Amino acid sequence: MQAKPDSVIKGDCLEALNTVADESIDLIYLDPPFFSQREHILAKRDGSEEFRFSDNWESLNSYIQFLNVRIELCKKKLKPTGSLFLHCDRSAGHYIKVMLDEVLGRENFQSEIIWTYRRWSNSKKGLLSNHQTIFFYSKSADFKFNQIFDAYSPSTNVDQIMQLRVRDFRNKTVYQKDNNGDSVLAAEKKGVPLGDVWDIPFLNPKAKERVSYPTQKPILLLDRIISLVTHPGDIVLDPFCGSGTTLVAAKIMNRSYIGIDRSGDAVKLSLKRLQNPVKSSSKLLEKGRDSYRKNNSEIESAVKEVGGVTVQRNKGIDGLLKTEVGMVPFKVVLSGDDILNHAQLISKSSSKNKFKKRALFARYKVKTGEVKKIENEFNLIVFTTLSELSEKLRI
Amino acid sequence: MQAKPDSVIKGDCLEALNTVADESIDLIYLDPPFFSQREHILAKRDGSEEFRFSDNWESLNSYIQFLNVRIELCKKKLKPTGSLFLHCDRSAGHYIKVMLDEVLGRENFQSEIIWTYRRWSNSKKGLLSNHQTIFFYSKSADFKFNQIFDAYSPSTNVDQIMQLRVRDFRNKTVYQKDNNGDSVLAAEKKGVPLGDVWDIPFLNPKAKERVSYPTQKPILLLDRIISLVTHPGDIVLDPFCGSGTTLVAAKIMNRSYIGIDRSGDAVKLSLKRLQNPVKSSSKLLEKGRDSYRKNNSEIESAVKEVGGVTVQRNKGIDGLLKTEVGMVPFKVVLSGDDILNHAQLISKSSSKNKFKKRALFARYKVKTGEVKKIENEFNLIVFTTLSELSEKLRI
DNA sequence: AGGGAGCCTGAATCCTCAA
DNA sequence: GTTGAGGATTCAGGCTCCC
Repeated sequence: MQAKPDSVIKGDCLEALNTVADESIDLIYLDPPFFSQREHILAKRDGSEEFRFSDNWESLNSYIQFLNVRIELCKKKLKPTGSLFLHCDRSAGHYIKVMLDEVLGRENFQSEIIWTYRRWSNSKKGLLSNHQTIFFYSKSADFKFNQIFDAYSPSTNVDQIMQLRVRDFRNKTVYQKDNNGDSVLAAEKKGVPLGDVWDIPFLNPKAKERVSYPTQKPILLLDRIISLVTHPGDIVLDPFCGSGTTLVAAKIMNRSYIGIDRSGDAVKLSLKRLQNPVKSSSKLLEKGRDSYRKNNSEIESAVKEVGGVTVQRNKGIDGLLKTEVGMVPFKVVLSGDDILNHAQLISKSSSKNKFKKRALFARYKVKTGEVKKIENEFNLIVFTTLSELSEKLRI
Repeated sequence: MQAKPDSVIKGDCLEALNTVADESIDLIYLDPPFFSQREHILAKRDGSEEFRFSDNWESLNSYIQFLNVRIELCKKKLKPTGSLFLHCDRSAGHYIKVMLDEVLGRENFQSEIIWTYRRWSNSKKGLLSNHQTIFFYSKSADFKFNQIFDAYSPSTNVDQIMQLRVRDFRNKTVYQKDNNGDSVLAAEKKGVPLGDVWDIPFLNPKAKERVSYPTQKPILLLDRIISLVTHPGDIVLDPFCGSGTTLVAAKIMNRSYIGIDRSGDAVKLSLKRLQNPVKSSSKLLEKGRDSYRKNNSEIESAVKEVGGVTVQRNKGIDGLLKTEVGMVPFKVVLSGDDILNHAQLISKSSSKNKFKKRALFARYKVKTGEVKKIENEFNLIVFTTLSELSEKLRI
């Protein structure tokens, strides 16, 4: 029996992979259990349904052995020009890499991709872990690869990227000149080749894309992997397809796909998602994290000067200050700003009366009469120094 | 013989470490050769001198063995509350980690720190590697650790930061309410705990901090490591001290230090740097990479729309376009902008007549008369579509 | 074919010059 | 004199080319 393209198979990939033709796959993406030694459960918001899978193992050895035999099979299924991406984290990543080197060959190791994201912090001793690792191997030196370009760093100057350079008699690099003494310009510039550290937002717990499957990966991540090493019409295989993100991404990008999962629930969910493949978008994904940045450097340094915490996403609040009466939100008023307008903004912000006190941090000398008026009318504190603030708080 | 604090010892650390008292060190930072299988050479700017070290090995096994015996020694020298940081890259990092787990205990592995940076690129098949790895192990569960806080992500909103949260009956997180149904505010917020992906600028080739030693690390990186796990007065040990960056950072932060290196040149250089410890500062370090960013999202999306490359560091140029006559710089004119002013800016940019043609990309309907006038006066092309640009270029 | 020499590149600094 | 815009320069990874 032969696995059809664009299908999702229920079963352990150790058996299911035998139904896939040898040397027929362009990209294999594996997102196996990470050796977290725990059960993963995620319930739908309304509690109606829950998905779970077990990530408990007898030993590290048995886990690596489990992967080993499956990777050997995967290797067989890859075209000579194909690539394999394995997603893991620090739980067992290094042992996996040593095994991959053995099975796929150290010379075929292309990249250690770091997927980094911001997520909710849990205060613990040590560094907050906010990355996972993806190992990128090709089957041979002659693998398919589509160069992707990123923007230049903002600190790069045009002259430098546009002008061709040569070496002078002292072997120093200098700008090339033509016979007239004019600079020689580059014919084409596309940007910087994509690096191996990818800052891609973690799937927000509330994102529409979410289907309540534990360890669901953002489509954007799969998107990038698929476009790096495949062309339209190529076949993508995911032996641990889970909620089917890889398959959905492949379908959206006009690639064929084969998904495999041991769990019947996972297969059902994948098939359901594939009927209506959606890629969620958000301001964060489209415009980038910096589009949320509101404060300019003058405001930020004012916040820092008084030891405050910077707040970006609220029109009325520039920072938070720790005081005797708890955290106090404040807005910075620069010379030239309309102080009345600022008073209104901070008063309206966080409407639900969450804060006992709010403050305006004036960076210039405000007239005493105006201070009094604003403080009364808006129930605010206007301050220019920290001691002034704490004095006014004490009253 | 006993190694004195604040000293630099010439010799292989395998022997030199024996002069260090057992359980006396708070932090060991190791930056050994990475198994790059090549010689690292760097000459001084004036060519007067050169520093080199060899990173050639018989086999991966002999390299790991070399490290193994030295790490065992290091472990002995660490205080029970001490930590060890090992710097490496993907050449052998995964094999090192497996060995470290064995020597220091998997339970004492704290973090895989990713040091990421931007650097020169090179057109190659595959992803541009722009990270190195630092493994962070403690000697015991009871290790010294100073929590460091980062700024909140710009997309974080105040309500999230300030309101306490609890888990509801389904174990989902919800905002905590008091008896009146009002939100309960957090007492103090310092920011997000520092993560394990560190974006720290690579030591720039032009930086004054450079001392012409190959593979020199930025002081800022060591700064962060030292402040994470030591207090003033503690002892920092670097068994592969090279140019002495670790020792300089330790000295600046009032920690004691012991450096070891096989090369007499390295020891001499370290001692010299320690006489006058300097930490370089720059606009990038102080204000951040975004301080170079000039274009807003409206301009950037205009540049993207015509397939251009964004330019940030030039007042007169917003982007570059590939055309039949080579790359053409252009500036975006939004409705409401002063088009004459923009024409002046782009004309003045890159003064030395480097570009054959410059253009203004008008995002609104400019009067035909005004277009003619600007094109003649400033020798510019004004366009609203790509086809208009290429048509005008053909003439 | 194998190894070494040299080429290409852009980040971020230093430096220069103009306002 | 001071500020800041932008032009010039160095470094090292990975490639290409040449013997």
